[in-house]
Amino acid sequence: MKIKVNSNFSLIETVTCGQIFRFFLQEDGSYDIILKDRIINVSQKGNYLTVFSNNNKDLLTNVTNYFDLNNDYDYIDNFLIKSDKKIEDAVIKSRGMNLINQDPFEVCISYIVSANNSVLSISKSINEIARRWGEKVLFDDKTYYLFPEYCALKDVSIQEYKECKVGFRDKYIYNFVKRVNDNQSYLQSIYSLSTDEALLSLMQSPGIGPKVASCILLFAYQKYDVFPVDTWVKKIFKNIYGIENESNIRAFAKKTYGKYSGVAIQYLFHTSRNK
DNA sequence: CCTCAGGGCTCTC
DNA sequence: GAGAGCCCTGAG
Repeated sequence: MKIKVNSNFSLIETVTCGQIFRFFLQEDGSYDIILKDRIINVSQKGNYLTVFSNNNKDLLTNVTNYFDLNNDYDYIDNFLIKSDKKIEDAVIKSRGMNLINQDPFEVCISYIVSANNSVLSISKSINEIARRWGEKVLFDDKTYYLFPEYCALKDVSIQEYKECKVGFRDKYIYNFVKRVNDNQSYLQSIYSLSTDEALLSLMQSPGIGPKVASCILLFAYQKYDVFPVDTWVKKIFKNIYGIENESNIRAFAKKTYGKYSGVAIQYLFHTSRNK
């Protein structure tokens, strides 16, 4: 299937900028990506994406939503540049990088695993969790595993998570899975909360602090006003703006980038990381 | 063979 | 609000 995209959209930037952990570069330059309920193979030529999948049900809707193709990034980019001259460079360098809309449960577990952890380790752990408890899918002669639904993890023990090399985060995952299974509308209920309410609610789970909660809201719940502050962000703000502590960074971001703080931070982060 | 930090969080003081 | 400890992995 072919999908027309905005001329600025960049598949490579969007896939590789660090927001998703389960994508696989193919020899022809296309990507196999694991979505909630299917595998897609996707490549870009000019203004068109070519997409293959093992599951063609509502494929256009799913892919459009996943890559956030209906959002007006030209508007957001202009908004940010107008708000802050110093971000213009980052906006231009990141142009085409959309925020991917991922499945909330997978994002929650992935970012609990991400705390004080490297991208490679995170990917390995998530892939192992999927291999053990997710649905097996054969796609183009390759074997992939969907990320398991929370109910599939209901009886998994702390020890079994440990075997997935998640280290001290084993009990955090166990606890979160229990929370979600005990209250099956919990993940859905986050959508209707304000950003601050959602942050507080998520942070009630051990292992979810401000950074992890922010990432969850940004990557799974389309709350673009959240602002993850981690060690990288601190370095960036020290270098570009001379702003040092976290509360000063937050105040500046809120005042300057407003409801698009989360997009701004992705751009700044991405640009700095590529250096 | 080490040693160390990595896109944090919890617990304690 | 500052600091130690956490657990695994790859880089040096």
